[in-house]
Amino acid sequence: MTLTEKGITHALREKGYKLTPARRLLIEVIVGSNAHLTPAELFEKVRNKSSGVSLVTIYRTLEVLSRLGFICEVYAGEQSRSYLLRRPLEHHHHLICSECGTVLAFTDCDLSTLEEKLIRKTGFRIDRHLLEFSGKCRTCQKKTLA
Amino acid sequence: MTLTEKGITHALREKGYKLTPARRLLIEVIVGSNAHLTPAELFEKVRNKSSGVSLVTIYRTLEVLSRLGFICEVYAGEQSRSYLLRRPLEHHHHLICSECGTVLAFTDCDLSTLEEKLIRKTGFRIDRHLLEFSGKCRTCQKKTLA
DNA sequence: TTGACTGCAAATTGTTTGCATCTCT
DNA sequence: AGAGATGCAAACAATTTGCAGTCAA
Repeated sequence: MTLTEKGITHALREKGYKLTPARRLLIEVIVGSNAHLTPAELFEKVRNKSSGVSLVTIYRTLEVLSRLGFICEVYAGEQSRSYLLRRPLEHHHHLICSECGTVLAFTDCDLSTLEEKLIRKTGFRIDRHLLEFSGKCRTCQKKTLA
Repeated sequence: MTLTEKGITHALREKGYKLTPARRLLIEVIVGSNAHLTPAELFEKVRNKSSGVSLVTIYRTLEVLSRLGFICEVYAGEQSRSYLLRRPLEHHHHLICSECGTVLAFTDCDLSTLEEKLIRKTGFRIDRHLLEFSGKCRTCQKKTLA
């Protein structure tokens, strides 16, 4: 299954969800952006395409997309959650530009050595980890200089 | 400066903040807990000691303590922020028990290799990273078995 | 046709602010 | 005395829910 508009809409239908205009639009926006966006921002962008969608539906659709694993949450210490297309689908982490919000994903987060050391030292059973880097992307670095 | 009750209250005064009963109580609670607690939970615990403190004051005091670097925020993908004594004061990361909320800190998060690789690959300038592990502490693992 | 989806309005929850009063220093 | 701290009530902001009408399958 690919994370294109078609791929997601198809998978949605397969799982028994209905494909409504509102959902189409939201998926279109999410697939078309490489930054993480808050529900309010997504709402705004969907509105620009068609005015007949409510913020409530954005929330409800995000819940569905999130449950199905198509999108993931970005933490970044913000006041509101923000979401992003889950690309790639596997376990991965984010590198976030604090200026434009662009997110790059990376998969090779070799934490196993550290993890083993922690387990040995603390007796914890480790289930998950959260790793994010933030800084400035190439483009935004140039902008600041100009 | 140590992160004991005395150390913090002393430092507070040095910085020109007043030492009020409400602040004393909150500091007492934070120093006395090794779990991360939300403002509401802290309020609750402070209330148990003395009923004359409002939630607003908890928020305002947390802001001060946070600004001075005595406490740090835990993410853990929750709905509300939660706070914890900053122990140690240096750059560190958290290992969080998802059951009882206990937090252990560790400092040796050697991410430099990974960081360099990412910089090289993406051209990002990396400013910060967020790293948290979560799982079950030794005590809670035992409890589940029992 | 029908259950899932939607919009609206209203309820909740978490956090912040204005203001009069009080209290550390 | 006076700046800073507090409580209360009210404002805000983000998210969720109840409900009746609508629409994709």
